Amino acid sequence: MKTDNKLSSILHVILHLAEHNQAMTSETLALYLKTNPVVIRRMMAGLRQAGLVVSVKGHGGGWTMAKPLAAISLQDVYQALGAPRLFAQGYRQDAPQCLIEQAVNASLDSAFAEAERQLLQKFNAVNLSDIAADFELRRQQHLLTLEHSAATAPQTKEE
Amino acid sequence: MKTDNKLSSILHVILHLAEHNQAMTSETLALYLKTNPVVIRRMMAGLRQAGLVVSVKGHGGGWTMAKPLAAISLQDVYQALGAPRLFAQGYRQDAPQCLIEQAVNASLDSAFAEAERQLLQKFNAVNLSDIAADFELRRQQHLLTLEHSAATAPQTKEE
DNA sequence: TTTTCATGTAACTCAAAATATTACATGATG
DNA sequence: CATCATGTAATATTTTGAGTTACATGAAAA
Repeated sequence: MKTDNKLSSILHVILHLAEHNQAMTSETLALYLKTNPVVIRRMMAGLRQAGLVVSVKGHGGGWTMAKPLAAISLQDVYQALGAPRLFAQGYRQDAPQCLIEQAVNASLDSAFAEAERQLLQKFNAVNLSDIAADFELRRQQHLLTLEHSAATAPQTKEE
Repeated sequence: MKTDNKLSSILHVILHLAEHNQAMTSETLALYLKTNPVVIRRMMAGLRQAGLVVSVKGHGGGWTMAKPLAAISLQDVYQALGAPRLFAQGYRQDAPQCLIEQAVNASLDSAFAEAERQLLQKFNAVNLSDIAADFELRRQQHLLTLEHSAATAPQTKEE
């Protein structure tokens, strides 16, 4: 199966948008994903309807965040995307006559339902500001690494 | 995404096989799924390698269970199938340079890893005998329902 | 020993779904 | 009113699970 990448993609995009602090066009945002602006618009359409972002047409238009990152959960974004399928596993028949198949599906259903509950609960517990904070940590770490390599191995650099 | 139905399918098949108590051909088993015998062989190949079933070629050959149902967990079957993908969600890039994308992926990774852990734990806790017992319950219930409808509404039957 | 039946597997086709692209409509700004 | 930007439908591409065909291998029956 081809995986659905919308959630990871749009999170990446809107965190850049939030970082940027002013309207950005679909075309600019598309560069982050190396994709077509229409793909951005399609995903953002859901977020707009959910009130997470705002779009403005015409000159100087584009996308802006409608809420602070701390007020948006992973769950909000996931739902705004139309709650795409989480699991790659399915059943051959949804309502089988065969009692054996019914028993099999019931057993799998219970396992997957439990996992889904937990997953959505986690989505609900994570805000975009948490991810932004993690990004900030990584950025600090990255800067330290750069400084360190500059201090200890400057001779590897070309002049 | 097109779902992977191998787990549900093969469980259905081997529970019928266990029920039957003697060798069954791929062709016969394929009837339960309304599919091609080769599809059965392909899935059963994994179970054979894992020692869950035995295959015999030639006249009077076919498939038989190699272990009692109580000695086989959902996890065993899932692994024998080659541990097909559980989640339909993925990332655009597996090892992104962008620190924002890294933070996004780390966050999603953690959520999905936790859900996967729980799911596999559940798979491990369920034996095929549990599913067979549920089937038996459903069968008893089904028979009662038939009796009941025969007793209360015999006039609806044709002579 | 030869025929028949059954699995084993590679190669190819088919179908469904996510993503990408094209085309054009709508609306806002300069 | 020309340009820029979103909105969205229609179509093409890509990926992957499942189905099909073809043929090899091996065992039992005739």
